[in-house]
Amino acid sequence: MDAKKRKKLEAKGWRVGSARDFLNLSDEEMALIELKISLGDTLQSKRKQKKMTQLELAKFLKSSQSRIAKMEAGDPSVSLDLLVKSLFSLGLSRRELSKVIS
Amino acid sequence: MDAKKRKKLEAKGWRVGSARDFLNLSDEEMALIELKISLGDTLQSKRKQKKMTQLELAKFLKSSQSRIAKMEAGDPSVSLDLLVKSLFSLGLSRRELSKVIS
DNA sequence: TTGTAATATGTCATATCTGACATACACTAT
DNA sequence: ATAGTGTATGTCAGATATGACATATTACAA
Repeated sequence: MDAKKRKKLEAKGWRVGSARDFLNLSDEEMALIELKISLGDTLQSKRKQKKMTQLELAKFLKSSQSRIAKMEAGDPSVSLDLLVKSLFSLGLSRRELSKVIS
Repeated sequence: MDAKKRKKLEAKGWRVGSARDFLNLSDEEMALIELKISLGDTLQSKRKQKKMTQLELAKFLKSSQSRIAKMEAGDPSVSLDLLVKSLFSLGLSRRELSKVIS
């Protein structure tokens, strides 16, 4: 996780669950957020590997450029479902997904 | 995946995405569904391992018995987010999650 | 500089998921 | 049988995620 991502994490959005205070997240909330960030990073590298722009990927996935950007940035508004479905659509196998997670 | 789960899959709900026809699912839709079923199975075995009822688990997770049942059954209305968050709350590590997925 | 392509950010109506509830079903034990 | 306990299923109002759009920011040419 690079500095930019970390900053986003700290900055806004992710004040989830019952703990209202700044960065006062439970372990499982933290784990879920970090998981999403990993998947977002993977999505980005897969996209670049295929030399696609966010707009092109958006059309391919029948989504929108802004949502791709949010996925890659680890935005709190994106679901695991969308991330995983997108990775599968890009051809990631279940085993590869598992490697990303571990 | 046992027969009951498979039946549920075929029976109702999962007619997702652009393909309207019965069981006419794309590869990535299929992969996502099977992933959710695996996670649901894992949730159930973890719960039983802890000798909890669905109601007890529901209270622990601040959810409801019916939603636990749906998670374990692979109901199309449950998100990956909820499944993964629940598994993390039950103490599953990221590495263990990765093993379940692979 | 100016232009322009790529990416980031904010907002919103609609779609989907959520906990809660009611109720049905399955299985024991009495 | 019937009472009790656990699980499944259906529904719904409220909560959250979605694609779409507008606009901002960045990066890099000409």
